[in-house]
Amino acid sequence: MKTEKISELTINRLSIYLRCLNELSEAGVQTVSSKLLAEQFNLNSAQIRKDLAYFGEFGVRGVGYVVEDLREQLRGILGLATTHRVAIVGAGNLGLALANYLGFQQDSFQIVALFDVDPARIGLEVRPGLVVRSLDLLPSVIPERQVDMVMLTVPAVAAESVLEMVVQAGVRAVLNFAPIHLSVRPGCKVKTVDLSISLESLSYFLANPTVEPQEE
Amino acid sequence: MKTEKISELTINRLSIYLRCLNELSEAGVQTVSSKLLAEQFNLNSAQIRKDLAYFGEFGVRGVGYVVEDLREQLRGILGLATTHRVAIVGAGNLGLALANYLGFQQDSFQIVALFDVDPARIGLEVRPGLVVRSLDLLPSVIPERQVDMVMLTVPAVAAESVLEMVVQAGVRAVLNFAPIHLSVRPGCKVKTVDLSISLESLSYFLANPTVEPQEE
DNA sequence: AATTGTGAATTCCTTCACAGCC
DNA sequence: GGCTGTGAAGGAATTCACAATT
Repeated sequence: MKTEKISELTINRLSIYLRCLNELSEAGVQTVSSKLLAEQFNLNSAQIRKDLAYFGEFGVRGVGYVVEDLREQLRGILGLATTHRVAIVGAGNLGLALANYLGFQQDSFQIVALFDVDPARIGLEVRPGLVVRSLDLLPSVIPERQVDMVMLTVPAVAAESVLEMVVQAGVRAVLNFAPIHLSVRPGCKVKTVDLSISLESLSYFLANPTVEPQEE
Repeated sequence: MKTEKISELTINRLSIYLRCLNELSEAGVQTVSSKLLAEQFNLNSAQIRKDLAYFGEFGVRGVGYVVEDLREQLRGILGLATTHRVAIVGAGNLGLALANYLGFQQDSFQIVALFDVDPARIGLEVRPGLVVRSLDLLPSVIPERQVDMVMLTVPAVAAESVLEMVVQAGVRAVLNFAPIHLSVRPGCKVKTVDLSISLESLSYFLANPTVEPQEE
C-alpha cells in the first residue's frame, strides 16, 4: 500500500473493474488476467496492474487475479462493503426518477430521504416508506436518518444554497445534477453530472465530422 | 485555427465557458478577461486562453473578450447554432424524466421521438405530440423525424443491441446512461453517463477521509 | 496598464519493457 | 510459459512567464 495520492481516474477505473468482476463471479470464473480485463474495455493491461498496485499486491504471478478475492478487495477499497444512506434533494422529474431507479436500491446505496420546497410535492409517497418532505426539515432529518450522501436535483439557481444546508448538516459527499459550478467546500466532495456538457460535446462531434470518434 | 486534434477536455470546458458567457450576456456585461472567467470555476487563465486559441484569435489584447462575440463563436464551434433532434430509447423512469426535463427543450436540443419495447408503455402520450412508440419502428422513425442524436436509457443488457439498431439507422451521436462499456463503432460517437461510477467515487472518498476533497 | 497568445517548463497520466515469481 | 509488479520512457494536459498588442 503506497502513500501516494491516488488520482480520480484510477478510482473511476476501479469501479469499472469491479463491475466486470461481478459479472465474472456470477459466471463462475475463478481467475482473470490483467490482459483479459484490459481487452473488455480497451485499456492497457499495465494500467490495470498499476491501478491495483496502489492498494496492494492482489495478483499471483503466472496466474492472474482470483476473481472473488479481488472483488472483495475492490468493494472494500471503494467503501461498498457498508451501505450508504442517500438523500435526494429536489423531487422533480429527475429526482423522482433517481428515487425509483432500481440500480441503486439493491446495491450499496439506499435512498432514505427525499426533500423539496414545493408544497404540491411535499407529502407525496414515492414508494412505501419514502415520502417527500419539506426542505425545512433537512437539518434535522439528515442526522436522524443517518444520511451520508446527497443527490442534488434542484434547479441551478438553488443549488449553491442547498449545498450549504447539506454541508452544514454534516454530509460530506454530494452528487450534483444542477448545471452549475459549485464552490469547493473543505471536507465535502462534490461530483457534478452535467448533461449539458455531455450533449454539447456530442454536438461538437456532429458539427466537426473530420474528427474521428474516440473513447471519451 | 490550428489543425491539431482538440482534446475532449477542451471541448467540455468550452461548454462551461459558454454557460458563463450566457449569464454575462444576460447581465449586460460587455467584455470579460480570461482571468475573470478563470476565477469563476477555479481554472487557470492560461488554460482558457489556450482552449480558445485552438479555434481562432477571439480576444483583444489589453481588453479581453467581447462577451457577445465570443458567445456566438462558441455556439458555432459547439454546433449549437442549429437545433439537434433527439430521440430517447427506453421510456422508464430516467427516459421519461429526460423527456420532460425543461433544460433541453428550450435550448438547442429538442426531443422528437421516444421508444420502448414494453407494450404497457407504448402509446403513452408523454406530452402533446410526444408518444412512446415501439422500438420496432425505430429504423423508419429515425430518418423520418430527422433524428441526429439518441439518448439510451435502456437496461445494460439491451444497450449493445439497441446501439447497433441506432447506428444502423444513421445516428452518429449517442448519450448512453446504461452502466456498461459499449463497443466503439466507426463514425458514431458514444458518451456514457455512468452514475454508479460517480457514486462509487464518492463512496471511496467517504471511506478514505485522509484524502482532501478535490475538484473532480 | 492591461490582457492576449504562445513557447518553454512542469506536472500528471499512460504505456513500455523486463525482472521476478509461480 | 505466463503473468504480475514496477522503474523508466513517452505522451498529454496544465501552468508559467513573457513578448506582442491595444
